[in-house]
Amino acid sequence: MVVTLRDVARAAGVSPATASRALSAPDLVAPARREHVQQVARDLGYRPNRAARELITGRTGNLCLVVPDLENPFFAAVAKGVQARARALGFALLVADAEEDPRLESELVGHLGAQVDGVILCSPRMADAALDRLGRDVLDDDVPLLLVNRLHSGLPSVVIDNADGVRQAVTHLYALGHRRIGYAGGPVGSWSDAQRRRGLEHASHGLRSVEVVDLGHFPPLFGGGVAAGDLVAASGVTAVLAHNDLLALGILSRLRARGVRVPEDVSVVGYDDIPAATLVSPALTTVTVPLARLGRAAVDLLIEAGSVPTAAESALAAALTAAERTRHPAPAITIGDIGAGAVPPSVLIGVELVVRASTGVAPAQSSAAGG
Amino acid sequence: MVVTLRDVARAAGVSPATASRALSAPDLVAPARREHVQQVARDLGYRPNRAARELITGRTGNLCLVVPDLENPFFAAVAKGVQARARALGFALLVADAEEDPRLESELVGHLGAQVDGVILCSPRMADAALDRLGRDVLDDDVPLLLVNRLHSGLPSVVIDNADGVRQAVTHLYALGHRRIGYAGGPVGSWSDAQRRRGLEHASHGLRSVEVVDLGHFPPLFGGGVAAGDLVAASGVTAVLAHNDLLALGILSRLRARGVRVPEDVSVVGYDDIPAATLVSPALTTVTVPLARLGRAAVDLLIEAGSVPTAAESALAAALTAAERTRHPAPAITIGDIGAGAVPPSVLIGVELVVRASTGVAPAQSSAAGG
DNA sequence: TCGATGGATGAATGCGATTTCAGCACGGCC
DNA sequence: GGCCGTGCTGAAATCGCATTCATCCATCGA
Repeated sequence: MVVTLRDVARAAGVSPATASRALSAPDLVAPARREHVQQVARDLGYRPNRAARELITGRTGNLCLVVPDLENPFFAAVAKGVQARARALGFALLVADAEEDPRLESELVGHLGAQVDGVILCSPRMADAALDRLGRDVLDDDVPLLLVNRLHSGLPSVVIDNADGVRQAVTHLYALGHRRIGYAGGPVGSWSDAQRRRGLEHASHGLRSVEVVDLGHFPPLFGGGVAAGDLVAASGVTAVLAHNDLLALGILSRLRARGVRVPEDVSVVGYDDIPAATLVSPALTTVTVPLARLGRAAVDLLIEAGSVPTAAESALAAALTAAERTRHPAPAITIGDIGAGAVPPSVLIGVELVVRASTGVAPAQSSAAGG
Repeated sequence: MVVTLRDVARAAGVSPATASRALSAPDLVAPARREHVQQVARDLGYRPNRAARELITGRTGNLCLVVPDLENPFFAAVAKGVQARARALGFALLVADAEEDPRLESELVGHLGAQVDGVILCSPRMADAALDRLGRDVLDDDVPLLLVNRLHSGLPSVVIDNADGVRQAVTHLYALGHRRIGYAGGPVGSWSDAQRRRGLEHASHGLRSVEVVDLGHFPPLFGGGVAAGDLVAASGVTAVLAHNDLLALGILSRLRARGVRVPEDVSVVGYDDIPAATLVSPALTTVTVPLARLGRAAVDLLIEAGSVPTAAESALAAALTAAERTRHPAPAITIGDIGAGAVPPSVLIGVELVVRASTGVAPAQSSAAGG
């Protein structure tokens, strides 16, 4: 029923060894014979058995992506980029949703890591110690692990320039006259949140008489913005920077519900620039992150860092790769050591503030500014 | 370095055969010895080699999901449901993004189908003929193919009750006094669009003096709604039903930009109930589709229809399955033949209209209603 | 007490591809 | 002319596991 390499060999009148070589190491076989075998293979509709190949070569041709929540537009966008690049390079992609659960993350990496050539772990919620363990014990040594949106000593990673993002946002608000600026943070323990807080502090130090009000930690979801919105109203800030867009949208919604006008009374800035940011009114001023590029860069770096041989066995895959590379040339990214003692190569993805309608000049006099 | 079954066998003082049985056919080996082998395997950190197992059993433990666009919240939600159920049943999930390209769809199913135990094809854009070919030529006979959101003779499928959805929507609008109702359709050739048109026609026949105005076909994206919005304004309808929420949101946005008030001047109804539907103002009245359930049902039916033995080899997977089943009991769905000559089992997922702020009573007198 | 029965075990085989290793033919070089 | 390298090819081993088949031993029934 199913045609195997032996069948091809027999039909072509050569040994299985030669047939194998003709297909996967063409220069080892005489041109005429090679062509013939390839033709026969095509005619017979031969499809190499991946399991058999994997058994002996040890490579699966699969990559794996673990995200906290597939439905979150941030991760969906990253996943799309990762998937596209993986396919272009001849890899299939296993996708797993960790449901925001640190333990499930480890478990998934452990399970899936055993059957792939590389793992991309996006925005891991797990603690540093768990991350250490992953690299050391859980994964085979020849399965590279790459982090997205998190920096960890000893692991290659692709991160966005959080500090610069908040700097741009705060500078923008400062220029609009805001002096008391709230920060609605992400979950406790979130690495990117810590990054942004640090960037925020640093940026505000550079600006005269700017006060940053920490509104606390919130789930980075629309629902989290409701609680945050009330705190915004109560805190007397004239502007708020949210950990991400979903949170910002929730704040927007809550403020409107309470009769607080945006941007007349309060300005709101998000982070990520998810599609929904432009769907609301007022459209959200936010820090745009090239998420698809992030995903593509992750795959590229994973392949490179892990020196995973691309499974570009088929001419198709090769062609796709070329096309993909052309359409998406190497992004303008910084490569190198970006702190935290990261020895393996890391890529820093630049971000950009997009000003929309949710930010405006600060109200004339903030009552909370003190008499 | 890596511990194999032989190692376990040697360490436990049994033959590889017994070790194999102790782990994957426990009742064939004496209790004491079984326990011992299992303990040794645990101690040694034995992880069965999937490739070897696959090579001999022919099963991969992987399923595959192909969607037109991972970033589309509709498909993201389905993917999440599929992934969750697949994992609960012990399967890993390969996800592929077909980029709305019918040819790429076929290609992906062909490529990935060779390395999975079953394929779920969601909202295929390809023609019926291509779908036929998939089932016949492209896939191995033992790799079941299941459709989501599309019905096709000879293939099992999970579909949503499109006709009932539009019926509910139209009835709602009728009750609000609307008589001229526009329909902003999905892409040409979209199966679900055809379904909804049919349901629309049928529903409107049952309502006195209702006129349905076909506004044409649009890309089911926010951008498509801009063009559609202008047509809504020009057509003199007092209400519009959009093919999906993204389109509806685009219409909403365009109408606002043109100074048309929603719902005072025009009512808008979406379809799918994506998260963004509640983020906008006015919040979108829409037909809510239980997308995660849709995904779970797809996996269940695929396993069942293809009689794919669940890879619930580990106790963990089994436990997860039980837990998952408990948390998500069998949905209230209709199983059976639902037309189009579908012989394999198909599941029909019920939908429900959720009324929010984008629909209201029809304006007193529509000028387009004629003298 | 002996043969039949059946449960538990081990040796051997095969899944389908890759990859040594050895062999063969040919050509160049001394 | 003989020797050696070079270029191709085929036989066979291998990857790790499941499974068939044969064996063995204990137990039961007569």
